Amino acid sequence: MNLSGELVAWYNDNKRDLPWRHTTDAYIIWLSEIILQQTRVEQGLPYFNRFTERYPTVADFAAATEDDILRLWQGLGYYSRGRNMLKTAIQVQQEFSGTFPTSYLQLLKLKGVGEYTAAAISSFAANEARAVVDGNVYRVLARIFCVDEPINSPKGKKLFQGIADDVLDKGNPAMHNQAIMEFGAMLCKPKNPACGICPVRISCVAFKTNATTYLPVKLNKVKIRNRFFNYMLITDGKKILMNKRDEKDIWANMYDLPLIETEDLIAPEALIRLPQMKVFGSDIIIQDRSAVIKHILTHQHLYIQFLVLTNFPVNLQDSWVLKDVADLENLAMPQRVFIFIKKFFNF
DNA sequence: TATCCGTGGGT
DNA sequence: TACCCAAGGAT
Repeated sequence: MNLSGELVAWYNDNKRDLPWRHTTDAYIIWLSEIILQQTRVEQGLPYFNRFTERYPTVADFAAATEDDILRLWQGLGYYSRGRNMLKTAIQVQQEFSGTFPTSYLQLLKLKGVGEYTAAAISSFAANEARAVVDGNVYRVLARIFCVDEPINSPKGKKLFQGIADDVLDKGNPAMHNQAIMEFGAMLCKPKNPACGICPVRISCVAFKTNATTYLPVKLNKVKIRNRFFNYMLITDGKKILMNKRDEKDIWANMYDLPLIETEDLIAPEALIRLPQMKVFGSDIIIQDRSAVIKHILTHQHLYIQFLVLTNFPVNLQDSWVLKDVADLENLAMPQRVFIFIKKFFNF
């Protein structure tokens, strides 16, 4: 049996029962693929269920607001995925007459759909012969063929796409693609792969040469920036002062609290004497404070502290907005801010 | 082309 | 603890 046949046979015996594997509806598959980008199945699954229930069709999705989508997306991270989905849903209404496209080339025109996602949707929904290359596929192919070209270099990407195209069973692309990804996720894992029960270890060059640990090769560690967020919680119990973030920074278009960012960790007593604090009025009183929380993002380490102030600001900033405490659950917030506010108001 | 974009689980 | 990395894509 060839490689694809071995992987598909393994898949049929070992696959997980996942809801998006029971449909060829391109819209539903698209929903699952975007949610699963850079996301574990266990983390994405409840979001998939919520989105399909709330928005059963792409027309329903297109009728939503960005605030709605971000609120439902809250906690999943990489929020531009959610914002791009709304753009795509509207695009499907306008450019594709409401019918979700299933061809690779059409799918590539959609916001948030790149080569991987276009290959996935076109193969799963229409059995188009396009080979997916995701993190799993890089790892599986790098090991079986013992390829040490870095997977995140332009040369490496082309090389692996070529290998994936060669390995693809053109007569069975949907099953093949599912199989190779599931195989990578469940058996050929990054750490401690289950080589002992691997059906293709006989032909796996990395296994033969004891090189699985070193593959795949990846270059360029990300540089990390430290940032210090000092949030002000100001409320009378019924209303609370919130901040709508802009489009340029992290957590674009989501709600957080009035924020003073500093160059370093700063004690609350020193913080309230900073000139930037004047917007909160004079004679600022700190009613309560949180510990400093470290929140880790891909390229940033955030050190976050919350101060509860009793003062009510005289000059409202443009981005500030007064919200009903009772309505807070409907606002999309970064997870760490949401947790603090939820605990503060005990909802 | 390098950098940016979240969150949570595993080791 | 610190690091890896997970069904990537946009700029």
